[in-house]
Amino acid sequence: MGATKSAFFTDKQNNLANLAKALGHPARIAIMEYLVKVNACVCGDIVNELPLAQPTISQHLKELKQAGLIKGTIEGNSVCYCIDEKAIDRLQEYFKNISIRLQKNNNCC
Amino acid sequence: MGATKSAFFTDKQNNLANLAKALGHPARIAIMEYLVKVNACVCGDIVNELPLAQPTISQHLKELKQAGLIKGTIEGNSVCYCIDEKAIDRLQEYFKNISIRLQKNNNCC
DNA sequence: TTATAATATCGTAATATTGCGATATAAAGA
DNA sequence: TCTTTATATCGCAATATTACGATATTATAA
Repeated sequence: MGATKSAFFTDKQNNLANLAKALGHPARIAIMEYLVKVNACVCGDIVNELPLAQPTISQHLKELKQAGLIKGTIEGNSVCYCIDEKAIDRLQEYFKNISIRLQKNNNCC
Repeated sequence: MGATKSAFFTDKQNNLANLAKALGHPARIAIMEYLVKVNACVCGDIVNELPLAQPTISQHLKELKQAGLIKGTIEGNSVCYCIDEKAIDRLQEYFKNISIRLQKNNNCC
């Protein structure tokens, strides 16, 4: 054993876990925050922004993309990345919902 | 190599990555959703709710607790768990902020 | 005191992630 | 064409996660 038992959970649960997992690394949080900061499609800069080697960043970008958190567009020589708002909105909604439900009836010890 | 280079990132980035990482597993999402559903402190039930062995769930609960997502209170024989609202609020705020900043000026390709 | 019950920890095997050097790929420029 | 630039992929070592049986711990019940 050792592999995650994804099959035992709902698609929604697995999907959300995948989004969260993709954000579960400081380098990927830093990439997201950089994309928010510059507020635009960014080509190339990301490698210069972080203290990690190019292949490592390429891998992190791939994971963010696979989770649906960022989009990448080929622009001639390079690739431009930007945040996919839909994913952010989905996360925001999810936590807002939990927050509301907790406030309604919070009989915690 | 192989270890995450946490030292190269800010405390905020590491902290957020830790929260996200804790939610990056369907079993832990399922635990959180169960706690929201019952809307109360829950003792014991969790093991019966999920298709995982008791030690595995105990471990997942520990990770959620260490990340600050849930609180556990010893109640005689058993332990009662509930969601820590502060963590949820922090996540909600974080994504709301990103969402707002993206909507303001989204020049994405 | 001796069960019983609820939970945690240990130990370990299977698997996944992280990081990067080396190398491939693919477009732009000389 | 040949070189440069930007990015991706391969392959591998180090480390981390996942899962669970066995066992420890701790509190209640008999």
